[in-house]
Amino acid sequence: MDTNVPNSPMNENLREAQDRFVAVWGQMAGAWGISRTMAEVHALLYISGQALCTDDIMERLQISRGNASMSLRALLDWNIVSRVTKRGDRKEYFEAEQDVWALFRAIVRERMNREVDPLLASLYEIRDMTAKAEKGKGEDASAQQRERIDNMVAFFETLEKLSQRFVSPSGKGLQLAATMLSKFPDLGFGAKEEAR
Amino acid sequence: MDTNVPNSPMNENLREAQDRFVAVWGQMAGAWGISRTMAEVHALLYISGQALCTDDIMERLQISRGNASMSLRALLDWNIVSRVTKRGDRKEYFEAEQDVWALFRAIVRERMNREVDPLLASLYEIRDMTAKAEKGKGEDASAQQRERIDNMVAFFETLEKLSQRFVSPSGKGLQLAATMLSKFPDLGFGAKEEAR
DNA sequence: TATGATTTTCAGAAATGATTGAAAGAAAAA
DNA sequence: TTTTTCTTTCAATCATTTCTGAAAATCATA
Repeated sequence: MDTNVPNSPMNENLREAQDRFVAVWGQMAGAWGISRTMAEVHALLYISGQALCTDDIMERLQISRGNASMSLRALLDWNIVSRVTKRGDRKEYFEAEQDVWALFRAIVRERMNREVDPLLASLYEIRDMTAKAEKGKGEDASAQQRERIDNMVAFFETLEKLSQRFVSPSGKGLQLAATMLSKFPDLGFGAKEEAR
Repeated sequence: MDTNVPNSPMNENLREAQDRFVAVWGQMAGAWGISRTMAEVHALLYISGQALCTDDIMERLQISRGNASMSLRALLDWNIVSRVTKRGDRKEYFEAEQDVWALFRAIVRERMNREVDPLLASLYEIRDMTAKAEKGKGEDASAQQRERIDNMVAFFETLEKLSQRFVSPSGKGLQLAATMLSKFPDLGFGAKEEAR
């Protein structure tokens, strides 16, 4: 049986543009820390602006059912795609978050949890190990090494705190600030030094 | 012949801490968009705080000469490791940037150049393709699609501008702001909403 | 409960990415 | 120039990740 293809005979240019968007977004997959297909599925859902079912996605991206299923599941885990049910239709449909800033807040949140939090935990342990060494011989080397780790720790703690503000409800305040800051280069933060 | 191993008999705890740091940093490689070995080499140079030669690195990380050479070259390209020559010694030595904020400014600069700039260029083209489609039939779908691309473009343009401030000489202003902001949660940017 | 539509799982296949090691290249010293 | 030391390159190999497809599981409905 034929799968539901919304707005079936799509404008040619439009579809070509979508294909390019999917390809380009797929190339960025590495940057978001996800697989290429996962990024492509997300790109398709985002750019089409519609809820699509697994078969739509398989057909459009020419991927297997297994791949589609796993990619969608992963996107749900990342909270950037959500399930949609249509009454009178047993299939599951999927749609992408359409607010770009919300999308990136979700990505930041997820990556902080998955990558930075465990890193910080390890850094604390490593700092302790180094601190222990300070009792024995080679105290100088130890103290210097601990300082280097401290600098790392301080950086990631700042990143952590900043990201918490970014992903929180008030993150929209930070979003506004970012937009203003990018639009008016003369606002605060040492813009004058830059002008020299 | 034996290669130069500075401070030869290193405190055991110290070395173990270094090894863990190298391992942990290597696992983060994906996050910085570089290969595991590259990250490990960088980690070793950073945590040791010394200039090391290729043989030191090969021996400590148990990697081949070719791998060491290519990883070092890539780190030089990223501007986070620099060459050092020692008078009376023919070998090249390498040392890592020790200022953590400078390190991350370099990473941001590099990733913006390699990833975001080409992405934006493609997005402009894709937007044009979509805009062309607006003349023909299905004008609604086209206009909506163009809007979605515009939102993406606006986001990345903001990111671009922000990063330019961050990596510029006055980036240190932004660094200071970030540190302050993380230390005093009640400063600006809608902190009150957050408190509810 | 039995049926049929839909989704998930996972072992093996395919694709991609990283690493080695030996040979060629480069550059200082003899 | 020749020798010696050190560095780079790259085809072949190895390791890891991703993808497929068919079987098993799930789940609504009759």
